[in-house]
Amino acid sequence: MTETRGERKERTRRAILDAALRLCEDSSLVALSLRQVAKEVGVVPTAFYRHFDSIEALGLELVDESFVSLRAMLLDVRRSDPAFDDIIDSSIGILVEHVHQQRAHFQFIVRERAAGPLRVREAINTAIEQFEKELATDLVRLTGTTTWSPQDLQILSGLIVTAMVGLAEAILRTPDPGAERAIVEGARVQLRMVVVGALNWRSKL
Amino acid sequence: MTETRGERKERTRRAILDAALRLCEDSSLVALSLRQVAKEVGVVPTAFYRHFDSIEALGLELVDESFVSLRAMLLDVRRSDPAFDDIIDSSIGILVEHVHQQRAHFQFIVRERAAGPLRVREAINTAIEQFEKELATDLVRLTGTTTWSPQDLQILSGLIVTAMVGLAEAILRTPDPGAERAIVEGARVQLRMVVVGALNWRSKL
DNA sequence: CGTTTGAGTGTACGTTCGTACACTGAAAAC
DNA sequence: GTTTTCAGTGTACGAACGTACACTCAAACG
Repeated sequence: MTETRGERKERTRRAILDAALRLCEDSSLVALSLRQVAKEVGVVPTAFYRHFDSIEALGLELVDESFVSLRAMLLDVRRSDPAFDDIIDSSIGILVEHVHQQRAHFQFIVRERAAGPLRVREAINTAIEQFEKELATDLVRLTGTTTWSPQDLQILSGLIVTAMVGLAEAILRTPDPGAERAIVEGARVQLRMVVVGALNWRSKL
Repeated sequence: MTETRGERKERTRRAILDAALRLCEDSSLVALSLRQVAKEVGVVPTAFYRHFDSIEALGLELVDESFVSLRAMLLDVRRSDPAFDDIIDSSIGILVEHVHQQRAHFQFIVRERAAGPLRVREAINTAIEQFEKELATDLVRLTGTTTWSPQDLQILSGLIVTAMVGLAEAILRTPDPGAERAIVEGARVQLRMVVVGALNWRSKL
């Protein structure tokens, strides 16, 4: 049992982050108290300050952490890169899988994006915008289209991200696996509709 | 100064609803205390119970109220019903106008849908589903399409609603009018892309 | 006109909150 | 081996919380 000082601190820090993520699962960061977190971790309230200045600061950390998950997902999507016409199915499959595996993180992002402390909301929306931009470049790489204006690509990317965030939200609020399957199937169709629209689109240049 | 007993009660009730809507504008229902509301109204805390059993019950009332606004918007959209090809522009224009006029209501719905008390979240999502169904019947009336399966219509409707909710969210978080104009323009393009996709869609029957 | 009703008051309670302050004790630094 | 550092402790505080209970007093009622 040799544990360095830094290791022990890191362990407590992790415990605080995990406890916070768990505790705000059925409310929100703005309704989460420092004392609840401390009690859940099994530590005295004032010890919280050794790790974070405030609940909001803790929230920003959770945002970063959550988007590391998301970035891992995007890597999975890019890595798959299979035949052209079932890229929709595989991408949605990967998203669904990640939502289940990182359920707490996704729920956190979706909830705090709308209801969190100002800084947290801003951080989340900035990250999502970044996502949209990355997807836009992926789209041009994927389709090699030259008839699309950069603006339209960005707009299409936004539409897709919105639909996928909507899918994640729907999954998170649907406990029944059967109903979830229907929702996922619907999202697949939605994406195909969007793709049909995109294929028949001509940007005004 | 003749004010019946019921009128006075209704006035206080309204004051409570308005105060709650105002107070949770930068947090959430789950972080709103009965005492804050009472203080804002200028009434003693226990008086709250004369009107609502709990903050959650008050929230359900606010949901109903907000969706009355939304329904009025849908009526506006249906009433316009102009030439076929700028129905997108007019609908989005109406949405944008309503978001500004009923800013607090829209903000409330968007926030509490993700972060409110369970019952409130359920009420909001049920209402939005209802919305999707109504839009689906409007779509069939509008296009007279017979080559679409009911499921695909519902799915398309869901996509449009998701995009419009996304637009409302984006407007609500964008203070700068110039940036807002760009966002609205993007939403118009998104909707047109979706329509292009829909026009080229054939349901599998 | 006397009685009832009920919106709003006022006090009082136990709990939880954030945070200030002085502390301990083992790992880290010297 | 002595000193320093610092994650975590323990106590203590004023403020805010939900809610119980007894109340007032004007409108509504019979």
